[in-house]
Amino acid sequence: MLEQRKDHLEARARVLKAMAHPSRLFIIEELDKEERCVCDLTAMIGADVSTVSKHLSVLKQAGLVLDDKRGNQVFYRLRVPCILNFFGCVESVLESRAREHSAYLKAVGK
Amino acid sequence: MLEQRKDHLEARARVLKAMAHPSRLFIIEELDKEERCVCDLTAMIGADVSTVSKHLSVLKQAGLVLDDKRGNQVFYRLRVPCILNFFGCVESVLESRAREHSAYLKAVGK
DNA sequence: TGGCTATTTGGCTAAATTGCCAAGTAAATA
DNA sequence: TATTTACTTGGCAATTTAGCCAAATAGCCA
Repeated sequence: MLEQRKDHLEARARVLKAMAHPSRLFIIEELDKEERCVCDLTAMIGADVSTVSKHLSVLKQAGLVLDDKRGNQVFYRLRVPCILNFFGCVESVLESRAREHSAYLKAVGK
Repeated sequence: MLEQRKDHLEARARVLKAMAHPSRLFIIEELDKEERCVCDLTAMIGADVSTVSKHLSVLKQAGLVLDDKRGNQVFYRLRVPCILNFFGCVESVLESRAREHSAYLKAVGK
């Protein structure tokens, strides 16, 4: 595999990896609606603040969100607005699986 | 967070996680061009066959690929054709980061 | 049948991830 | 200044992941 292609694949993989966690997907969906401070997100997710803060730093590190400190709160927002359209395909994977699974159940007679 | 929403986020996260590895992204790109047997992919990636086989089983488990045994070879293909368009957004994240980084370097005078 | 070739699986170790608590920093307010 | 609120960071234990080798399975062919 060419070195350049490898670098590119690694860059893409890092972005996907940053998104590949339920709480981080939740954050992305919420930030798509409006910017939020850490405290809001923490309340919605229901985990420790430190945990949410670390999730946010993963997203920031990957270039998915931007932060903005105002007073003693830190507000996060999406850096790239397209992220949610992005999920059309993930959905079709899930639907394809669901269809196949129910066809299977039918075939087995359940 | 509602239980149903949580389940949905977990399902999406599983798909993304399966994609979030350079070798697996490589496999997805190659399978988008044409179906391939494990031996082809192994030669292209340059890792142990067992490693490639495990990557393929991750993709299969996530519902991203289908396998088809013919003779003593197993051919894999994408289950969902949209996966590559899917990357438009990942690219824009990467480009956004690159732009910002070079603006930073310019500001610092490098 | 015996020996190839292709693939998967088990087992192991090293490394990364997750989540909590505790401690530290920074801004607002009493 | 002392306290409170908001957030980040360090550190730890439990879990998961990645990659290799070795062994097992399955299909082909001499």
